[in-house]
Amino acid sequence: MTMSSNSGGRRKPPTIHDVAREAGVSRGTVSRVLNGGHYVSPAAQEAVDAAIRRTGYVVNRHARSLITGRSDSVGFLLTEPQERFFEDPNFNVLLSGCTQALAAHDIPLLLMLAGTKDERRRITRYITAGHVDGVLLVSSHSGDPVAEELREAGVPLVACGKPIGLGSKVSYVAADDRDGARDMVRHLVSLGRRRIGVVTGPLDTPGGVERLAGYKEVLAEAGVEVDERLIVSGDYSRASGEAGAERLLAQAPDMDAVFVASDLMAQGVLAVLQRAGKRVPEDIAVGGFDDSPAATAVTPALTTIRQPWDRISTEMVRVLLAQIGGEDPAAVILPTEFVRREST
Amino acid sequence: MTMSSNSGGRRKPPTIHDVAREAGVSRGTVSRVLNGGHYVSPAAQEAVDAAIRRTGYVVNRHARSLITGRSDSVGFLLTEPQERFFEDPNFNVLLSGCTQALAAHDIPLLLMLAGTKDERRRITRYITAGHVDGVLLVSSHSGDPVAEELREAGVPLVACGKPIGLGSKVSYVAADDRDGARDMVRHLVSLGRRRIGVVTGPLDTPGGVERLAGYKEVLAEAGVEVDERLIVSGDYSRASGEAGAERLLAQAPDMDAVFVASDLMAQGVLAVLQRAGKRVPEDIAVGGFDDSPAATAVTPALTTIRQPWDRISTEMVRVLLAQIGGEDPAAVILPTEFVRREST
DNA sequence: TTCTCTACTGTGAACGCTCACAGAAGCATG
DNA sequence: CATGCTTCTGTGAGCGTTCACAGTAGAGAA
Repeated sequence: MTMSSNSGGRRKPPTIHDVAREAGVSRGTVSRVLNGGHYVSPAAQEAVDAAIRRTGYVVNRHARSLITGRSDSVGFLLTEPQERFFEDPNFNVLLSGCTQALAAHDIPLLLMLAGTKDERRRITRYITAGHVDGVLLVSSHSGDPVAEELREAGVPLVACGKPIGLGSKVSYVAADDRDGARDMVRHLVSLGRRRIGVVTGPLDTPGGVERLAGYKEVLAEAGVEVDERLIVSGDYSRASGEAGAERLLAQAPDMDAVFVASDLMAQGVLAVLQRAGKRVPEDIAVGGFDDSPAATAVTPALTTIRQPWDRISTEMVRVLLAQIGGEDPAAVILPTEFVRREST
Repeated sequence: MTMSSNSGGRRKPPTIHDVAREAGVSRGTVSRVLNGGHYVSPAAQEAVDAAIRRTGYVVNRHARSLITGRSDSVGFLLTEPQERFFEDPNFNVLLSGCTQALAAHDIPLLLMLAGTKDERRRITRYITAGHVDGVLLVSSHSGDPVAEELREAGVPLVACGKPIGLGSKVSYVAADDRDGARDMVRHLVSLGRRRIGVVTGPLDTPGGVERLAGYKEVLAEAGVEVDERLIVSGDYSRASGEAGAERLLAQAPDMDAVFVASDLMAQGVLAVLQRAGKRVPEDIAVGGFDDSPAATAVTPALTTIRQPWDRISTEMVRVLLAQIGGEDPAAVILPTEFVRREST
């Protein structure tokens, strides 16, 4: 009479009705068991549990979502070509941090890639159709139309890093880039260095802008003149670090320290300096940023600024869930940490 | 009277009803417009289009899915720690290939990570609850419980690479690893090499097993004795390639060629050989596998076996969609391509 | 004219679930 | 014994959509 688990076959899955009949209770009671079990007698609870096990029932989330208006899942949206992120160690930490933080609430995370314009359209539609309750946005560059669109559609949204183009109406969580940069440059100054170069990040990203700002602020405080020949830009890649270092050596041969806005770029910088016969840190002190695995993989190990990626991810999730719960957008800025190693 | 696009606010989104009223037609007509526009008069079509634009309507996919039983999205499931994949260039090709192939059908792809046991439970529940129509599974290792679970639940499933543990009831798309390995080893033999070493992949993966099998087959054909000292295993990582090469050099100093089951490992092998003062290819010819970016990034450029990742992804999508459409599971094996470069 | 066919439109009835409400049962209190 | 309170249970309505079906109008054929 009872049918065994419908292995293989493609028959209709059991509904809450089937479970109710099997357990000898009503739909309502089954639903209550499913949603926390309040106001359910022990006997009913047990009968329902057994019936669920016997029928192999799983709730149909479409039906549930239709009425609750919730999907109980959140999206992790990348609006740039994936490779950029996948090769970034910080990204992996961020992603697994978010996954874990959400896991505590039993919420699955869906990674959505929207590298092309076409993809963005499709994904935006998917999101606004209510398939996720909120979005964790990782898109470093400014002028991202997706963020604006989602915000307009009223989708709860938390960005990683301050979105440049948007107003203050969108939540974000960011490390205190400027303060981190200040710590590093202040450290270099305290070592007696005065011809301090900088390889910035892309200047259309908040990180790029802020870290450069911190650099300039400290020089101003210290009464050191800002020399444009000591400032070059990169794109956070190792290769751009090499290019930047070569440019700096050519433009300012008397450079005695360099602040590099990412460890990956610093890796490239170190390679070029060593090739050029410069001793690190004796001739040129090198400061990185991120405290990524690259920082310790390299010789000499990098003095760097640790970004609190673990806290960033948990904060992003916290703010997003709060916003889904109806709270207003919020900005969270987290402190960075100075890590002294051998390169300075 | 008409309300402007509800920017910012959190009010109820418009339903198909609102659109129908706005356009002066019935729900049915709006629905027909939404689903291809057959049996709709030009006048109605236009009125509905206008109404949709005016109200900013987007279909509620939960409601649609509830009745159609479809979610019009597919999942891309990783059942292993993410890092393994993210740092693998093949993986990126595969992922974007699938995304593109699905885009042609206007189907969004959801990347789901299930590295931990807990995650796996959550994701399995999510999938079986009908949130995706099918799953593209990437899990190289055998004995993956998720695949079995999904298959039992009747979820359309296509694996990348032959799943070892499972029966023939699950679809998969794979490159012809054995044949590719045969091509490479035959090439080495044709160069006159007889002491041919091999660094295999993990032997609990189909790739690891098959490539080793191809190696042994060719040696048997060529009448060359299989020497266990010439066989070591790696895990596809660069580091394991280095370790493997060191072991081989120690165990079989007379080795005159080595077939390495991945380009990344081959990179490590090359480094060790050069450090040991061996000339490649003069002293030792090196053959890789994958034709990944690493193959050309290295000196000398690697002779290798190209895996047809672009075709693999399109085939995976094709098979999955067919299966969602009701067809039976299928296995697809794609030919590899021999690429001659400077390392042999 | 009358009939058939095609192109189009509107209307219930689902889909599987949750929610609000009404009611029953048990128990203590007045 | 009625009253109120708490705990538990069942029922109907409805979420927003598609689908099947019935129906209308107009064109062409008999």
